[in-house]
Amino acid sequence: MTAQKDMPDGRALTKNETLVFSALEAADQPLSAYAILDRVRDRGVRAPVQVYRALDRLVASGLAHRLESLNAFVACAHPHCDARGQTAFAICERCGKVTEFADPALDGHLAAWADKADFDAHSTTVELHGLCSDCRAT
Amino acid sequence: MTAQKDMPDGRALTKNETLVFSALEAADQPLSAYAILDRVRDRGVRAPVQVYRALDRLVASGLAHRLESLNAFVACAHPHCDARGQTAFAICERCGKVTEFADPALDGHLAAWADKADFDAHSTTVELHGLCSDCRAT
DNA sequence: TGAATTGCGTTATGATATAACGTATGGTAC
DNA sequence: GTACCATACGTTATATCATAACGCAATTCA
Ligand SMILES: [Zn+2]
Ligand SMILES: [Zn+2]
Ligand SMILES: [Zn+2]
Ligand SMILES: [Zn+2]
Repeated sequence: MTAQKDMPDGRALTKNETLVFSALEAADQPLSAYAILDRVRDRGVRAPVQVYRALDRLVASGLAHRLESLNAFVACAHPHCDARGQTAFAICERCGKVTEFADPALDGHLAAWADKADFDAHSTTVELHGLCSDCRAT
Repeated sequence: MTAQKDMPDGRALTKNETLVFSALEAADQPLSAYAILDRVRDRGVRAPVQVYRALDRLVASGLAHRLESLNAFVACAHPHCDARGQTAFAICERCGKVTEFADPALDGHLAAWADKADFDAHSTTVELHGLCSDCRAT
């Protein structure tokens, strides 16, 4: 009995949102929209646009994140993030594993720069590419 | 008489590299590869792949940068960056203007996180979206 | 009940990026 | 000089990522 997942505003996930989110949760790597589609086709989702619509809502709610440098998506690793992009990602170039992390000091630095430059930041993208701990070792 | 541009290793830009780089320099916004193609077609560049090949080399050398969150490219705003992605970008959602900045403290924080997580970072992407100083005012 | 809202399904298309192949050119070994 | 190599270029085709435009179904609420 998996717990019923809800959006942060309390409403339950729709059918397509549930299918897409489950696919992301089950994956050990980021998935492209089309890779998600492959995994939910047999549950009745036929077209890319249905996946993208579900992803739009999941990302907006913070239940999933888009990795801009991969054009791919991951389930949020935390109870829930908001959608402001305050989390950063470390992406392994070898095994594909993604580590999501929040670093308040980092946010502080970005906020300080924005303040000094009179830039009103709405969202931030921080993505590191490299080798994860496991892959460095080998 | 514009100065002849060179790669950081000293060699001169090739014909296609020059055309693509000039298009980026002339633009006041990031350009997609296809937008670049539109601007160099009349100089003999016919196909997307020619633009992508020139971009690959310009980005690898640090003369241009790829904005992951836009799938677009800009000329480097500095004398020259290396290709390690140590610069960050503030992107205005209203006017499209991009400000490239380097913040050693930011790099320091990312390096510290990577060290702690035993992650070997090869490159970093940092992109802020929001409103530039001019666009906030209006 | 009937209008508004939201999600779904279908078809078609647009936008971004690369594969696979051959040709041209300039440098270097002999 | 010529055989060889490495690098850039050109052409065609194709792969991958994302959205437009339309109508239908279910829910909410006046
Ligand atoms: Zn998250
Ligand atoms: Zn790894
Ligand atoms: Zn730069
Ligand atoms: Zn602006």
